[in-house]
Amino acid sequence: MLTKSSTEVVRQQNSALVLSALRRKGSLSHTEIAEQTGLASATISVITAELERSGTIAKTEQHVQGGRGRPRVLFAPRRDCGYVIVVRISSDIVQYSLADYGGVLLDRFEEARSHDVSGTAAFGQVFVAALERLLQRSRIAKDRVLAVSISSKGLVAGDGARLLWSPVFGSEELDFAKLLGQDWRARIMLSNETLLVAQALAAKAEEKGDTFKALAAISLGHSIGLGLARKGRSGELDVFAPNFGHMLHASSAGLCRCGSFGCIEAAAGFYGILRAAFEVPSDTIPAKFVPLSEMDKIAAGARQGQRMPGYAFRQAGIALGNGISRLTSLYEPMPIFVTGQGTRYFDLLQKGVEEGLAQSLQVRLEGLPEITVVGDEQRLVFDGHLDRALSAVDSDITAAGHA
Amino acid sequence: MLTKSSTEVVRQQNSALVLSALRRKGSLSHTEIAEQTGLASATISVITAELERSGTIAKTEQHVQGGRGRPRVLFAPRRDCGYVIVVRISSDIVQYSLADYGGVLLDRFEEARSHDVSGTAAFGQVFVAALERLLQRSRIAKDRVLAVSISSKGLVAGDGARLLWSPVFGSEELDFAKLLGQDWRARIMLSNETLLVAQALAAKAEEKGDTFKALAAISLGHSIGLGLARKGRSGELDVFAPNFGHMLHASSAGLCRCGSFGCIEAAAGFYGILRAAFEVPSDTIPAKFVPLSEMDKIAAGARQGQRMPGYAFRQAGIALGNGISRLTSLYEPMPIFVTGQGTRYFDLLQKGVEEGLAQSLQVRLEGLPEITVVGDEQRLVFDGHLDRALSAVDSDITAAGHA
DNA sequence: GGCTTTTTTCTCGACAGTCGAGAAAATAAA
DNA sequence: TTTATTTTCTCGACTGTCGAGAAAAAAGCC
Repeated sequence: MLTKSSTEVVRQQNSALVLSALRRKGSLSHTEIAEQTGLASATISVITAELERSGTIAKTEQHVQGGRGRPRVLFAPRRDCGYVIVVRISSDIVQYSLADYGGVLLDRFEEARSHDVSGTAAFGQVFVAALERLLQRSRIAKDRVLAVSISSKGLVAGDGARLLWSPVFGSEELDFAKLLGQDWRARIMLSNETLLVAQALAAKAEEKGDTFKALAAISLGHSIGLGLARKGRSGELDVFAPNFGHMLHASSAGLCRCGSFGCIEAAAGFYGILRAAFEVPSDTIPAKFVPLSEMDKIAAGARQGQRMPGYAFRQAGIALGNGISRLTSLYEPMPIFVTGQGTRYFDLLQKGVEEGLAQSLQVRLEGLPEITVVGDEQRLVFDGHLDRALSAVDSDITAAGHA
Repeated sequence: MLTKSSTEVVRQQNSALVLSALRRKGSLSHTEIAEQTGLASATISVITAELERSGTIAKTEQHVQGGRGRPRVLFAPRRDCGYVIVVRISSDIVQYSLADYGGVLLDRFEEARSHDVSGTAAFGQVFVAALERLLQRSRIAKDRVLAVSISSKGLVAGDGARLLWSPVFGSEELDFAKLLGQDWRARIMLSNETLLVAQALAAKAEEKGDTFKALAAISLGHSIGLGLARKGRSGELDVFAPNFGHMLHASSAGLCRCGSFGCIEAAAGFYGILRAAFEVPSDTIPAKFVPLSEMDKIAAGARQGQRMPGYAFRQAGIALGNGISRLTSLYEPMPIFVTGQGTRYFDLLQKGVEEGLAQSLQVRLEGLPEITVVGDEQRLVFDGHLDRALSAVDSDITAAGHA
């Protein structure tokens, strides 16, 4: 069902437009905003005045200009308009970061995840305490935090902030919205890690002016993650993380640590490669953790032409290739970006990937998708966090309007 | 990138809202429109006046009412506002239908597809001639046709009206927009057949007030089709047909008639079941056509407990189940509706389907998706055609506005 | 039949939003 | 100090939605 529209919606949309332009470019003058948004000058005046009054943006004093005529005055988001907390949960550490509304990192610390204290309840307490500490260190009141953006590997519920399955907690559900409860008025967001990579890549592509309809990020490591960014009909970006690592590949891939048989991860995750390389029976319960040095050894063997290591990487590549072919079958052909620790073995995977891709009609008709390896996954994840959290905050602000 | 909004967009959106309400319910009074759309009475007056002036809707004379007070006057789409042509291309027959703007069928004829005259060029001529004939029979001018909606099984380009691959023409591309060229001002639409089933089912669900986020239609027959209907964030319906039948299942499924190995269709399409039942080597070139009576025999054998026929249906079910599990992994859990001639064997497929589904983590976490068999596929396809074509026409009308 | 009641539709003025044009502001160049 | 140039701001026009009440049209009542 369509929904009714009104002048208020128009204002909201155009305010959001101005704010997002300002966020992308950092700071813009009145005329630049008009250029960017396509809105009339008069409209810009009204909207900037309102955003300024509500304390969301401010005129900056710097009048950098050479030409003659009245100097441009720049608008920029007010950095002290609010704050954002970013939490990256990985298998061994949890990283807490505090950034301001301008996206500037203010503080950061990490805590090792003690593996003996397991269970979601215990983690919940540690988590809440860490957030409090982060605020105290910078002397920021809790209600000035506009969003808390959390990421983990695993399966995240599409709607709220519930972690359904993760390598860290298994299928013990963890509801962050409930965890922070009434105490925080901030918007609580939980995202799959690779979703954030896709978000960051999409944002960069838009910034560069690259046009794309869809894009996928695949993270290779102990587990396999997928993030998808697609543009809707009206050009708005939809970023989400369907279940890829635990999508069924082939039952021959063996037992996965999620308990199912034949997941992509069971063939292409580190433990899957390890298992295949050492010819361990494929129904063996997978290793909890594979040190990178171990993987490097297998890779070295494969590069020297040893049979089983080579075979293991090739099988992993085929699993990925098949998975990508299914992805492009069910969505559409799109460029693929590969990140994560596993990319250091991409030379070994590549042939298998292409082999796995070539089997499908889609690929035969449309050609191989473009696959690019991108480094610095952690940076991309953090950028994605900020992009996602701040756009959410922006839309909260424009939705609230003058209420 | 967001796009700028204005009062014109508001009007367009609200006009579309009124028109779609009118289309759904057939005819509504002023007050009923206000109820349905949530718009103010005054707004309804303005919008209906404009649509009436442009000849899109009209007041009907019938004042069916018992109560007292001023009688309601009903608005309805003007049936003679324009016409829509629907073409269903199937492997043996092409059906041409003419309907008016009210969705009422005016004329219909079918032409057998002569299998000796193959090739897209020849078909193109026959096709164009048939359209002309359809118009002549009802004495309707070509420029009064607002949309031509064509359906075929196979792979359709997401953008235009290009048939990329079909069981009928193979990978010889067929561009209907180009075929009809400048002669027709109508909007040319090409859809996968199963997409239209999904469209019709989604429309029916909306009508019934059922709430759903997504829904899939799967058509079983000689080939396997998929249609997906999903609601976007703002509640608008997106219906599309990703490649499912030729998505990779497992290379053990054997040679598919598309030329690839291991497509779902190669296991679950009629020819795949036939091949498995008769233990034909799986790299045999598939049968072009399998009579239903032949399938019935195999099914009878399976129901009597014969080994290979039972095995064939079970393998087909597993292929479907695996495919559906991959679909719900990469999208989200959603109800599945099964149509097509193959549904008469669904009892034989079901166990395999459930087995194929149960292998995946997604299903273990969220449970088996609801699978419903629905009959009368042809009717659903036609309903989907009308729904899709007429909504497209409606949005063309509201977009044109008072230009 | 004429008046009242009831229900629906239409109309008017208020309000919100965008836009184009031109006024006002602010600086560099002459 | 004046002029030219560029940017920002302001005003009136236009379009759109909304609420309230007027007008219309039929049924009920006397």
